[in-house]
Amino acid sequence: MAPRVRFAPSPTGYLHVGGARTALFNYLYARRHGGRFLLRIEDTDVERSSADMVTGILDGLRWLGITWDEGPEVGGPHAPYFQSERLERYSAAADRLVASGHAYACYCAPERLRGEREAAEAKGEAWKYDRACLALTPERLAELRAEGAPHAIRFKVPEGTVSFNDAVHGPIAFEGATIEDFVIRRSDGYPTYHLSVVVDDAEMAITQVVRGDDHISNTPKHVLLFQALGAAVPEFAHVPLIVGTDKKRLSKRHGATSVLEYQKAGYLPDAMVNFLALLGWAPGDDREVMTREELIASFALEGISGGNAVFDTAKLDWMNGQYIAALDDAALLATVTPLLETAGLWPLAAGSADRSEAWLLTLLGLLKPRAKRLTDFLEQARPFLTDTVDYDTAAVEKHLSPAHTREQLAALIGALRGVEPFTEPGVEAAVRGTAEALGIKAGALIHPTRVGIIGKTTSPGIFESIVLLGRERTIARLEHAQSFSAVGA
RNA sequence: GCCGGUAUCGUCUAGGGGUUAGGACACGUGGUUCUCAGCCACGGGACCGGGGUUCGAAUCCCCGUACCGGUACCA
Repeated sequence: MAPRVRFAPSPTGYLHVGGARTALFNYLYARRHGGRFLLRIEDTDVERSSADMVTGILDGLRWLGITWDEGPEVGGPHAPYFQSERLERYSAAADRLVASGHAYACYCAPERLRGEREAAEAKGEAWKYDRACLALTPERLAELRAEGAPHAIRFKVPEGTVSFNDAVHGPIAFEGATIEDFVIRRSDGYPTYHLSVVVDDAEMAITQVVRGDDHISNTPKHVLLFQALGAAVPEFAHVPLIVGTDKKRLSKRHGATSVLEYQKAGYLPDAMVNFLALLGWAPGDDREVMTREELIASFALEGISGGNAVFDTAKLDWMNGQYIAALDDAALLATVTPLLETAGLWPLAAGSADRSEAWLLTLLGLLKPRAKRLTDFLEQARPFLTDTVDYDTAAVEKHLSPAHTREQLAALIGALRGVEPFTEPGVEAAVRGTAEALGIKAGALIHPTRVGIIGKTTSPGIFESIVLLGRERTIARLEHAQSFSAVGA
């Protein structure tokens, strides 16, 4: 039987990296085994859920290229895929469980229970629902029912051990005695998470539940529910959490947590996918940079490690740099040009017709090995795409202010005027020749030149940069740069 | 407190009764060089602690410890 897995986010927040990785693992598993990957929106908490969050989650998944076979927008045989549209099913299931003796109505006032719980906690004691309503006499029950008294429905947790074999952790067992009779339907008629997730996983014929580690302790409840409902219990795989450098659950405190923020920050979706896949999972050999196809071909739940994983931005940056370096010309142009356009750096103003797309590609090619994130292109391309140069004060102070730079730059300007054609070898010869004539090292001339035309001390190779900028612009900038030089000497 | 999970370089991990405990990121050094990046080479760096089983334990068992998660009419 082809596996059926699902990602079931609650739209109470954006898609964070932890959720994205859980979705990715489900997706990889489905693709690996020719199964189906469903997306189900768990929006039973109407207060905290919102349509915007649903959109954000869908956009996040789409950006990462994690496509779903059934779910919102694509539909499927088990539609609807929004739990808010499936409420009758949960309610009916709760009724069935009451009828079969697996659950019972609870009329206890939530305030009373909360009070007792807090009192017990204050004394450092464990507290569990006392089953007061299970002890109600039939007469009293009939009375309450006749009054239409509000009530929740609780699952009657049986005695004995509940165990399951987790694909990541191996066998896990819980004693029924440690699990309280949990609510499955609230007094307002809405299901709790436990009920809705099990009813849907059963109805949607989910075969593997791959979800966060934080659900391990809910799992015995779910196993019990599947059994009481007469449904097949799926296999479970609890994947460890992604945490910050302080080992705590990832939160805003640690920086960006939404996958869409990573898009904005200049990360490529394939790099993100590759990085996320390796957080808590390894193929078993030394491969790290892997295509989506390789990821799919190698993925196995058993390869997921048991401990939490620290989200290491430095490695993400490296990974992203790998993917940027691998971009071919067409892809480079297609991914970077829109960013330049948004920043108003491209296309150039009317008077700059000498800068073609081929010219831009040359520039991007020079910048490519220097970029870790797409946003790096923006900053580094700026001096080549704008008419005015932003001069770094410290760089000017160090390389342009000395009195002798004025004459050195003057000499270089003169030499550049004579370069024909204005290509790299010619420019290089001019620069080196000028330095020699001045009796200084090439580097001593190159540094002020770089600051003069770029505005700062770092850039691609100086000869490529000069050629890219063109003779006129280079000379104009060098002339302007002379004004920083102290008069005299 | 109770229940559950986890523990290999700073980080992600491979491995696993006998290995020089492997790789990657980060870090350091050197090389290339006009800077930065890149690239290349080299280097430092780990099996949580204590018992046990065994000829031999990082690996298996037990006990601790630490960390994480759960402990709701949230999901």
